[in-house]
Amino acid sequence: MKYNFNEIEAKWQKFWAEKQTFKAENNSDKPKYYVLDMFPYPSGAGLHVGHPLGYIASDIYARYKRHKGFNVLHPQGYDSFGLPAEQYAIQTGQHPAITTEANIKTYRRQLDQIGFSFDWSREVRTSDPNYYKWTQWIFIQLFNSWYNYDSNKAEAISELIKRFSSEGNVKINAACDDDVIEFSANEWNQFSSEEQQAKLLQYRLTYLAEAEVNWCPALGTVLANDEIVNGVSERGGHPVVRKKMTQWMMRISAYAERLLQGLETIDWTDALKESQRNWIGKSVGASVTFNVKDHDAKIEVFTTRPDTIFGASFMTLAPEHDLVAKITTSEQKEEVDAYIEATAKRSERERMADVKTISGAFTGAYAEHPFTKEPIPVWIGDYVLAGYGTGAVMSVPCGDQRDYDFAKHFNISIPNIFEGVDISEEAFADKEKTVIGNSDFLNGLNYKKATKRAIYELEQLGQGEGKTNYRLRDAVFSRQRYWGEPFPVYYINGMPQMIADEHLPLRLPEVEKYLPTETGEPPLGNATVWAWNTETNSVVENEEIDHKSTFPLELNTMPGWAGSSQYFNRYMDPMNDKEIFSKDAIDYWQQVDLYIGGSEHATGHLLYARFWQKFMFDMGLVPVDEFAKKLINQGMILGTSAFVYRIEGENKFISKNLIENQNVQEIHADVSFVNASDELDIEAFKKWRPEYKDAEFICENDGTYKVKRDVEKMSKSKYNVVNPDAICERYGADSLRMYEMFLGPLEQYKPWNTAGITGVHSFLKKLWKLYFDDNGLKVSDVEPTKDNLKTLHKTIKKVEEDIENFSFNTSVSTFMIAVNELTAQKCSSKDILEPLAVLISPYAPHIAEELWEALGHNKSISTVVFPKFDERHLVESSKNYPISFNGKMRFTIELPLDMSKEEIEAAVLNDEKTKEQLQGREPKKVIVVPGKIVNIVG
RNA sequence: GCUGAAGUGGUGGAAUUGGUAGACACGUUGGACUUAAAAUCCAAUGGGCUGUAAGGCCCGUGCGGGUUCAAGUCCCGCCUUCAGUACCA
Repeated sequence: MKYNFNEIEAKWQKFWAEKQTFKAENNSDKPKYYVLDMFPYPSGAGLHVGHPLGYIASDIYARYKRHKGFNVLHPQGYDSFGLPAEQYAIQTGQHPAITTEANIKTYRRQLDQIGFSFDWSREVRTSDPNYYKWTQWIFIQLFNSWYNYDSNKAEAISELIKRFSSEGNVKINAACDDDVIEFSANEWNQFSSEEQQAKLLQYRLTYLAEAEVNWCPALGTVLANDEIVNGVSERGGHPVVRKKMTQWMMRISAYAERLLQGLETIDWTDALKESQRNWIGKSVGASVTFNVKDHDAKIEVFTTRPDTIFGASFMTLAPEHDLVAKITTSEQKEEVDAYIEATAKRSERERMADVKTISGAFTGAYAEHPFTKEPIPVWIGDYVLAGYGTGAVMSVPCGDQRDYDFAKHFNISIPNIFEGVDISEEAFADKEKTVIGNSDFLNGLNYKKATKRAIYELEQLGQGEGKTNYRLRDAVFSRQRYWGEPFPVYYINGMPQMIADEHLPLRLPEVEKYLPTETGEPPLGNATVWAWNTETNSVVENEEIDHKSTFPLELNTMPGWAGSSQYFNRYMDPMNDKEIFSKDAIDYWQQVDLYIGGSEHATGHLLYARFWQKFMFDMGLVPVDEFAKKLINQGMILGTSAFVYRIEGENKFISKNLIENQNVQEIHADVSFVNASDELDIEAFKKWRPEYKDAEFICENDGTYKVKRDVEKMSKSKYNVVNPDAICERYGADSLRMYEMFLGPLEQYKPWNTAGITGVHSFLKKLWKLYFDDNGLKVSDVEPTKDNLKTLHKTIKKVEEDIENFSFNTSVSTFMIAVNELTAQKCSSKDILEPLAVLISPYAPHIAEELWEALGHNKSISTVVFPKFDERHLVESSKNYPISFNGKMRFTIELPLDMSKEEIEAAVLNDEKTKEQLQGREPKKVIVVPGKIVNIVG
């Protein structure tokens, strides 16, 4: 019997689908385990071999956990809102829902073909109104909440209103806008409804703000910081400019400290935690207020080094700082204005790229040192960023290299306030070695003590306090797009109102054009009617708008990360249309036990999702405040691109090794035209594009045209994409699965090389031959031999360890060794081959099912208990001890296992081989490392 | 610059966590089968030296030191690559 993988795989995929083999129940006597993949965006290009890597790993783990007796939740869905479908709609007029649906079909077919054990009955799609209803619902909950720093959690806005009307806002310790104005209870009660709403907006966890945002004119939308790479948009590479717009914001900064602390409690990689820490950017220090001489203005700065305050010899404000215009003297006005204009002209990108040029201008104003009362000149400089801290710094040139460079450049004095440190060449910034001098009451103190004392003294003066600053900014939540979740928001007199829960979802309207309107409004402005009737509680259906009860709806939509910030919980109870999920479901599944996905989401999705989870924890909706206990970042499978060389200006291509000093242009050739020896199929290449039809080829001496190979990201535009469909067709899904694991460690980036797949493919054929010969099944009831048992148990041990450690690559090797050994042992024992099929089933589930069925079982192998490792089968009666002389390995001798150290020593010295080596010399010392090695020192 | 990860044959990568480096696979070479190809099977395959042969010896895990009977693995100092991040006060 032949290993007919195409037939076998189709058969079992059908079986699993029909029998719903992998459907998870929300209650079970078994312990639960939740394995999650980052759900894909269904792009038009379909899957390439790089995409399923993480899914295969998680599938192996999920299947393994089922074998280990767990009730496993392993769902899959689609992050189906997104820009590409919308871009396509703009170009073709095709509704994004239609292209999305078609793409999902392709994805599903491709995923099914690989044999994943997903519970498809729980599928979610972010663009499905039954799903985004709950995304909108969470938005409303955020709107109805504020963050109380005293209780350190989100609380209902109704409580805040109560407190405002009884005590005003003075005592409220909340996460709120910077420009909140104090009011009393009396004042609050006298505010108009609109005024009250405006005040409340400054406290809500999602709020409207006039924010400076990253505007991408080409895409017609706002981008988040993590959607911009090197000053251009991540998608499409279009330029991005700063622009002020009214936007919905998420007050994620309220959770900065908890997001930071929470990292300690979760099993994520250090690299990923580190990048979240950097993103949150906590710095501990002090805020210090400097009075401006002969002026009533005060300059507030943030510093991490209050201990160096006596070293401050000037101050620097960001050119955009509000005080600049107020304090600049008339003599300096011209210079300052010129400088501000010059910096404003420079783009953000230029400013970042050009960090070496020192520039600035003196305002003519002087601040007063809080302790010495000495005048300190106030400068402006573009090395101070308006967006961080207060946009102003106290410059301590002896302790900060940037201040030092600035001072040197403008000839400002550099007082030394460190004991025993030379600052003639550069600033001294080593906190640990700091001893303060020339600093009045701080003299002789180290960094820690001086910092504490300085803050204390500043507090006494009322000119400062200890403060912690975070880099994490509130996230812009509005996108000027069509293909996203509509906000459940309408406006009365410019004030946002939430649509009541029971009227959700607010569905996306039909529009004629997917571009922004001519008046510059988002695409939803193109809907014939987009307004809310507060009497019927529905979207207005005809154009006759009654202005008493109909109100304009929000035109923006939500960003891509909205839908992905709650999907992992929704999988627990995806059909529920009464609640986001039932309490029973969330209490049972708790949180994701294992999450596998790419590291590119480190500061986007993975941070926002943690934020929403913490918020939902505060609301009492979820039992744990971290959504994923363990997270693994799978690496990327890269493509091996092929390049041909065209001679500049001619339609002639020259082979790789023949190029000498000619000017050539590298052109991507489709990798399917190139064989394993890097030779180009010239005819196929000529047919590829009309312009190559008559091209000439200058070949090597052997008549072949050689291409250059290079490893790059797999992408359609690089013509290096390998399609999993073709691999499954030719080698089968089990080969694909095993090969992807075999390529290397899961976390690593590695190039795809189709040639290597024959290794695992022939392994599967060998495995098959262990069970079948030309006459059919050859498995029998014979007693297994000692060797058979040893091979089996060695394999059980290794494979189990490998899966627990996520080193799937090495267990593929282990299987290969096992099959080779069993083949050599001519093993046909059922007692060996039955457990072997179970061992391999997480990796190659189709062939395992087929073998299992052939062995006479009528149930799926997927829930059969994982074979138990029995150490007795590995124990031997004797052991080879390596013997070394002076650390150099010489030979081994065989000794019984149960000898003591002394007995081993005696036995080694009596051994013939040892005597031969010693040649009559007396050994100085014999070292026995139990179970490992014997060393003789001569 | 900072943070994180990593440097092992022609290639992808193993190495029981300090114990005979290079498992397993690809590729290459030779052979068997075949009219031929594919498929399959067998053998060799880190470098160098030596022996008619079985074999023996030396060098080898980015570089330089160190600890140890013993180092790919631990310590110190460098170099290189990849990724993230950056005038963050």
